Amino acid sequence: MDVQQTGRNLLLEGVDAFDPDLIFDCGQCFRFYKKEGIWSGIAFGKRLSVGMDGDRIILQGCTKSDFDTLWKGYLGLSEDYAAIRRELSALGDAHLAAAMEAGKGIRILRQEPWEALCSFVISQNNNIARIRKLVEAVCKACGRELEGGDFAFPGPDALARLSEDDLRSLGLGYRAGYVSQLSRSVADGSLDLEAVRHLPTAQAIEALCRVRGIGVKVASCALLFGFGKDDAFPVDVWIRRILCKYYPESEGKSPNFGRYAGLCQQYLFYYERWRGGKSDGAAQ
DNA sequence: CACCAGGTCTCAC
DNA sequence: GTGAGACATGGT
Repeated sequence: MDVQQTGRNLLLEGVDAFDPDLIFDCGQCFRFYKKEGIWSGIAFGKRLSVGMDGDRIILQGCTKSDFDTLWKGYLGLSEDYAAIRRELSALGDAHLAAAMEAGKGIRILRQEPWEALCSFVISQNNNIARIRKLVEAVCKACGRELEGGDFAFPGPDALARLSEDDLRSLGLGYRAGYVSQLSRSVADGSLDLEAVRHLPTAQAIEALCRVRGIGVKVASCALLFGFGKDDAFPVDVWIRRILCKYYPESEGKSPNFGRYAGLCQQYLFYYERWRGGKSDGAAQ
């Protein structure tokens, strides 16, 4: 990958298989929006805008140093996806191979653990459009204000200062209690996310599931998208359907996709929805 | 105006 | 251990 600075922008050349439309609109993050062909959103308390010019990636308003320390990892550009795809090809799974080809440009974002965990608690039994709104409402309510009227995702301590009723009035509904309790557990140290990060995936899921409102699916999403647990394999209604349809021999259990199971999950999920011709238009 | 949303909890069988 | 219902709310 070749990185060059041009004014306020960073130009990345020689990156294979990177498609912002697939990356930001496949339900792994909730704070990026597409406007005039450019995906823009907030993470790490900073705004990032991602556009493409042919197969070059344009990062707007991004310094070289922020790229090196934050965005390179965030965007999945520290991983060798070509090598990963080769490894997945070696599984000899024809359906996965087709899904992988269709969703080639997908990357797993490496989001911040707390934000991912909290966001996926909010996501349960909710649609993407509303999840986005609720996350923004939470940020506005107690996130640090940034330049340009943006708000950072609030830390657990800031969220813990709100009452459950405050959260309910933001529209969180019955999830208000979950978010409130979760925030307090993390703020007071009884749930140590850094410790969770060091656990093997199965144990990390167990640890997170002790919190009320966090089940296996939410825990798996948080671990995959926020804790760098590439082998986490979130099973939702879509994946359940896919497993029954294409992997009947595994009888409802997850096939062994190995250490990159989470990426497989994203390929399979995207492929099924894309083929079903169902796009939820969340990208506006 | 119903029905649903990338679930989770609870309480029966 | 498996399986319905309830749960808050707003999008479509």
